[in-house]
Amino acid sequence: MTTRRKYHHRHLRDTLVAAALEALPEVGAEGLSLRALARRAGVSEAAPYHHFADKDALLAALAAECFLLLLEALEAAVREAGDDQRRRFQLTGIAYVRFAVAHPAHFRAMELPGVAARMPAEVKRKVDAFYREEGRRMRAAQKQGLIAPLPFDGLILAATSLVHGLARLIIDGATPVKPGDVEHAARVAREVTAVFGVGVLPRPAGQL
Amino acid sequence: MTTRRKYHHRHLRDTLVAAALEALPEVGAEGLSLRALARRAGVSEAAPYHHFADKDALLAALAAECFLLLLEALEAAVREAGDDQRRRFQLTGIAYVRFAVAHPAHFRAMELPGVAARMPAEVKRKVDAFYREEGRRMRAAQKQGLIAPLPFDGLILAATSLVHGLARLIIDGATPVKPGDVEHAARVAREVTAVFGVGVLPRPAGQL
DNA sequence: GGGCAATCTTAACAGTGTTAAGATTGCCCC
DNA sequence: GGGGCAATCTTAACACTGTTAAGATTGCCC
Repeated sequence: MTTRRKYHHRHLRDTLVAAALEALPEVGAEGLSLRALARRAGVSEAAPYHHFADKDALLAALAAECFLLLLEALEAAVREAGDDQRRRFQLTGIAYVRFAVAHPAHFRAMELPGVAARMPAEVKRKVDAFYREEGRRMRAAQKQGLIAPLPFDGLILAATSLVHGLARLIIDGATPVKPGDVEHAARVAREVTAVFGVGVLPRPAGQL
Repeated sequence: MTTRRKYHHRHLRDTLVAAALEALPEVGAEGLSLRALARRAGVSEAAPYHHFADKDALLAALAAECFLLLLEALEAAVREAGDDQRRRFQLTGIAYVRFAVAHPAHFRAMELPGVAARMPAEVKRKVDAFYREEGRRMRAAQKQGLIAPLPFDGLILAATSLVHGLARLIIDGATPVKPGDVEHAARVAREVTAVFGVGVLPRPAGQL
């Protein structure tokens, strides 16, 4: 039985988000229920409505938390990668896939309908800051000739699409990678990003 | 009021799937309800259970229909593209993105949890046949030197990931493309697939 | 035509999101 | 410190959902 201490919980909002984050891997993003979360938090089943307008608001808060976790994973990858911008770029992509395969429910929570739209300003700021900094580095590398002189936005969008799509395909089982096999997924991600590096059109022999 | 003719409907199964296909763009994949579909079909709210074990089974049948629609779009693209395998490859990718942006609810219905697993054998066969034929052509083109001599599976997986991820990102609004703007999406898809063609690593000047 | 099995309906249960009304409590201000 | 206000939480209810069991209706085959 969930212990119900005082009439006023005082930290219900955070507790609910924490409960959602905890229950997420167990029941999946679509299996979350406001009432169940309230029970888990030791509170009446209608209590959440004093902190969230509706279920989607709670899901948005949950998704924000997931975005932060993903961002941490990417930042860790970037730190480990060092200053070689090519390596940095590839390892970020691999880390993206790793996160998705290691935490598929978290990943799915971020693509629930209408969740990306109402991302909290603070989270959006952090995410944007990361993208801006990495974008800056990529542009510099491009100027140095380390990256092909392609339209920048298209280049970034292509890279983002690649790892996002790969993550989705692996999670959905449209790939030989078994669910949860992070290391295998990482190897596949390395190969796929390498293909993206050299391109599908043939290069003259012996060149890169 | 929905007209309820006879006690036995006789084509309920197909009617339900058709109703789902029809309601899909209006209410979205997550907004579908078995009871609402039964009402729409002019039948009692428990009738669907004599044709589908549970809601997921209906959703799987719906997803199968969506796979066929997507497949038709890809086949049309392939026919229009002709025999230039590079063009064929790129246009297939663009058609994939077009379909997703034009029918986002259909696209989402295909990635509902646990739906890809129970795809009907006949649909799976058709999809596999398409992939096999296109794979064969790609291998031949690669042997001719029209496609880079990369590990084949990685190459295909990368291309699939690219267009799937791009479609997802556009639908989710993570892109300048406005929802439903198919032509804009197609232009973006052309650019992104072009990036994939030449690769992110620089090539010597004047070469392709 | 009789009987059987498929098909559909009615009725009910448990669970959900959501809202309205009232109880409880922290907290600010006099 | 005490009074009152507003935030917080509870209880109760409504409408909806997926799902199941029991019975009614009908097509169909022998």
